[in-house]
Amino acid sequence: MPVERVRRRIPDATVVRLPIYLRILVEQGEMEVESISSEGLAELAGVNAAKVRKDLSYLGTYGTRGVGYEVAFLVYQIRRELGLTHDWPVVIVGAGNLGQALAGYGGFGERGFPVAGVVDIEPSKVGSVIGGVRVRHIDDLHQIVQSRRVSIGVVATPPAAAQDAADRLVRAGVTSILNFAPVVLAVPRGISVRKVDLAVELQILSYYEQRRAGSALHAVASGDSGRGASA
Amino acid sequence: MPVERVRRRIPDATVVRLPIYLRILVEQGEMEVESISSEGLAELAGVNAAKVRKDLSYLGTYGTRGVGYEVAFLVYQIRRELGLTHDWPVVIVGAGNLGQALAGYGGFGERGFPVAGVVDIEPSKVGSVIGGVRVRHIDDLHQIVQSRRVSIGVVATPPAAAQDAADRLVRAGVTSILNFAPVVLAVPRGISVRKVDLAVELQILSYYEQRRAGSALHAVASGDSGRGASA
DNA sequence: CCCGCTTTGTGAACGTGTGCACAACTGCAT
DNA sequence: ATGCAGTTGTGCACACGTTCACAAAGCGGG
Repeated sequence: MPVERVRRRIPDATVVRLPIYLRILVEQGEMEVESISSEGLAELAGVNAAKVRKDLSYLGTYGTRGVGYEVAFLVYQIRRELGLTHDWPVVIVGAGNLGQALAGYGGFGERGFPVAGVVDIEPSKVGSVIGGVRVRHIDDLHQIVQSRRVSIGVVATPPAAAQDAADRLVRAGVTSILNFAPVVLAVPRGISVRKVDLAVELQILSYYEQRRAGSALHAVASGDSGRGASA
Repeated sequence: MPVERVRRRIPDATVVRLPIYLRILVEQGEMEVESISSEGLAELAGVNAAKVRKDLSYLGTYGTRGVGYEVAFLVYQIRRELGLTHDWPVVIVGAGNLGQALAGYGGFGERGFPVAGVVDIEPSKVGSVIGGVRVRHIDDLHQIVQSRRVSIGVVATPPAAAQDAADRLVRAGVTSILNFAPVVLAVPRGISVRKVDLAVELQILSYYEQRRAGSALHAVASGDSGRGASA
């Protein structure tokens, strides 16, 4: 889908891979690795070395021929490009199974997405504390979003409530939504939505699984955000 | 990535969309809708009508010109193609926050992926019951996989344990893995892996969010399995 | 200072996916 | 019967993404 450029445009496919390179580079940095080649990074990311080079070339020309890329510098550049130079607080709508797990999962905060709040429409859920955050009523959404300057919302409600949750998030001022409910959300123009549907992922696996039964073994099922690896 | 065909090959991009059409069609069926046009289905799925028609044409020529598609028949055909004519029991490795949420989330079983077992390496977690399933020790993995004929495994462990979990799943006989840990799994040829990385999804949103700050509003962030909608 | 080794950055070929536009076909009304 | 409105199925052109292959460039040794 078309995306307006600010300066130079980065292809969507590359944007999806940059966070993966970033995680690996951060890990390597923690292991005191100072420099890495496109081949080395490609190996760790499970992709082709040429792709790594082309992806990184969209950021600018930050490698050194004959040597490779300086890990710390590359981490900085990718962070910068992804807008990860500051934290992005998120608000979670829905304090059910998944909402609780997400709030309790420390990985978000560590990676720059602290949970600014968890809200639910059900009064009986309000007040309990999960992952160090007290669940508040959905009517407080606007206040949370405004006071904490939240621009990303997570929809973790049952399917029937998801569109309402999205509408409320948008009205509260959120401009990006990560949707875990198995429904296609309708949102105004200019609002970004990404969907993660667990059952869909399993169904995709089912397809290749079933196919395997009928024929020879084979590599598989890449796709997109779901990395398809088969080493 | 290349996928061997058994009969006629379905493009990867289409395989990713079929489960979405399927969910919508099932819903429509429950609402007593008997027939639907490519335009109607496209609207509900948030995609282009021509794409719907092309996608469905890979299944065979099941529409009726001037009328549309018979919902029940299409549901049957998509199920058939995706290998959803029978249940696919899954085993979850890791009974932490996420593993518990997944096991407790009814959506899996309903959609044909009953949880055959949850295992953890930590003895203290073994024995507790979540989502009606008792957590067992990871040493029982082989037995669970074999006795319940499980071919899909879910990795919901901390990153450091994920590769070991994957190795054990493969050794136990699983041939498809859904990986929630933020690491690239190395698996033998012939094993399908799909990855869902929550932090990566947020980082992708961050990119478009940041970009928005510098320029005009715009549509966004499709990508792949993550539906990008902006109505 | 030059030579050979290594690795980047990218032009170009190729493959996959998307969307338009329209012919082919269906069903209904007259 | 015939015509008309509706909708599918698909050829084609284009956009996007991937990979190869190689020139350009840095580095170290002698």
